[in-house]
Amino acid sequence: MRTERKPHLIKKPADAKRQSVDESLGPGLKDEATEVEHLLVEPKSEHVSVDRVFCFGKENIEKHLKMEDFSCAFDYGWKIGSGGLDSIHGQGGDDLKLEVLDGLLDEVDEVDDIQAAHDLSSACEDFLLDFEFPEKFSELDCGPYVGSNLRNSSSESSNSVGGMSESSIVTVQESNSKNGVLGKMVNCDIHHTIRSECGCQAPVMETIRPSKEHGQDFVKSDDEKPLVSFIVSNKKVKSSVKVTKGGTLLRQKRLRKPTKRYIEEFSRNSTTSGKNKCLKVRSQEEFSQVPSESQSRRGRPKKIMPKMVELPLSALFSFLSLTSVACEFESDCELSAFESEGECKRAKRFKTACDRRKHQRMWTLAEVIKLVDGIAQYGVGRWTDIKKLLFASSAYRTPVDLRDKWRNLLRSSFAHKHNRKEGETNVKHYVRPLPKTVVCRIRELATIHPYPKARSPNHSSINSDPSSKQPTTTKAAPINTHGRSLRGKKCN
DNA sequence: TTTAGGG
DNA sequence: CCCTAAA
Repeated sequence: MRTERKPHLIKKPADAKRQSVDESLGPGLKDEATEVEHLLVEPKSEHVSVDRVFCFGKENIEKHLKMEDFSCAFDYGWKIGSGGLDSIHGQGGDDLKLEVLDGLLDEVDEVDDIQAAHDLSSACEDFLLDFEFPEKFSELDCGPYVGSNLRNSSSESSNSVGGMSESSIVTVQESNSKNGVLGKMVNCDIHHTIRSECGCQAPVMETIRPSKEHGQDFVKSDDEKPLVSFIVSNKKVKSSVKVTKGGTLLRQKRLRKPTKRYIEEFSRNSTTSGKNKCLKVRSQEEFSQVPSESQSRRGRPKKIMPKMVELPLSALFSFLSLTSVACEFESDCELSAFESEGECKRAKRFKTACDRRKHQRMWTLAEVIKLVDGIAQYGVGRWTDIKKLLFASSAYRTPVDLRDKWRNLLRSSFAHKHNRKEGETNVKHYVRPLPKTVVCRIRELATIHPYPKARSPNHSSINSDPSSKQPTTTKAAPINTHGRSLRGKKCN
């Protein structure tokens, strides 16, 4: 029933533009207006109706809107309050305002959830087309200032990537409104509303919901995306955007929302199932997690980046490195190095191909010491235990990595000893020479826990006393260790 | 699945 | 760091 009436309801405000929906509507419209409000005030229970009222058809919007892009800030919905409709209608018509909506729709379209919007678009088309924003609002942009404010003002998302947070509130203050009647402020709140329609997964639609508290608020909800919380001061926004007379919104810099691929990366890293829902619930925890170690093997330490670029590798490899780095930058910050999704996808393919080999992650001295301690504690060969107990926080260090590192440590350690015997002429060839204390510890452990193959060049201690290792190896099973040693010898 | 060894 | 074989 409500779904039927919505279209009518929506047209009323459209006809009554430049009037306050709350107060200025004609008597005949008032009842319906109140009903609209009622419906809108309870988005959760009535969200279907609300959607039908305020959803935008992408096609329709595109006809009238020219905004190429929309900042990520509005990707997740928006709401205009405190003079919303009034201020919007009170100002001269300006299609620029609609560009904001267009941006929203564009982004939503990327989420592939716009299908239902077409069905409902006709209902609100008139309203939307007549919908006018105040000039000030036309200058709204989510450029770098928005991004910065987003991060700064988001109290709980200081560590979130790109300022993503669950609070999902965008507030745009318009303090310089010309018609001081109503438009003192324009608040854009992003609300995260979970909707369903016809019992199936709800298509993502834009919901504009006037609320009573602050005049009229426009709320756009998005199911699929995490929401953004930030406050944009009008001044900052103005300075970051150029508005031409023709109504073209030029942005000096633009922020991109997390791309699909970005989201997919999260989903892949996340152990939980149900991508979509998890994405919604997923908050800055996971987003903040990504840049660090959740990328596990995919992650390449930033300190290596310049090195990779500088390396005189083949052009292909350089390109791969750059693209890979770029993709990772996309994760770290929202500034994407790619102009288009396709470009990013291409880079992704290269990256995956490049990922065949684990990106080298330099071992820090602390890690080496930790490894040595673990070996001293658990014995050689118990790499899994060492990994679990000492490198639990280092997702990028696998037991095999530990073993390889230990092997290399033994090699370098004895090579070092060898070089020192020869006169230390090649000391400079060691990029990062281990501290003597560590080297000594490695040698001690090498004698205590002989590592078959690695010790072969140092033939002195291989067969010296395999039994001596057992007493010192507290937790390592003697038989096991012995077996490995024998096996290693067998292979030789 | 973990470990050892080779590449 | 990757791959494979062995246990």
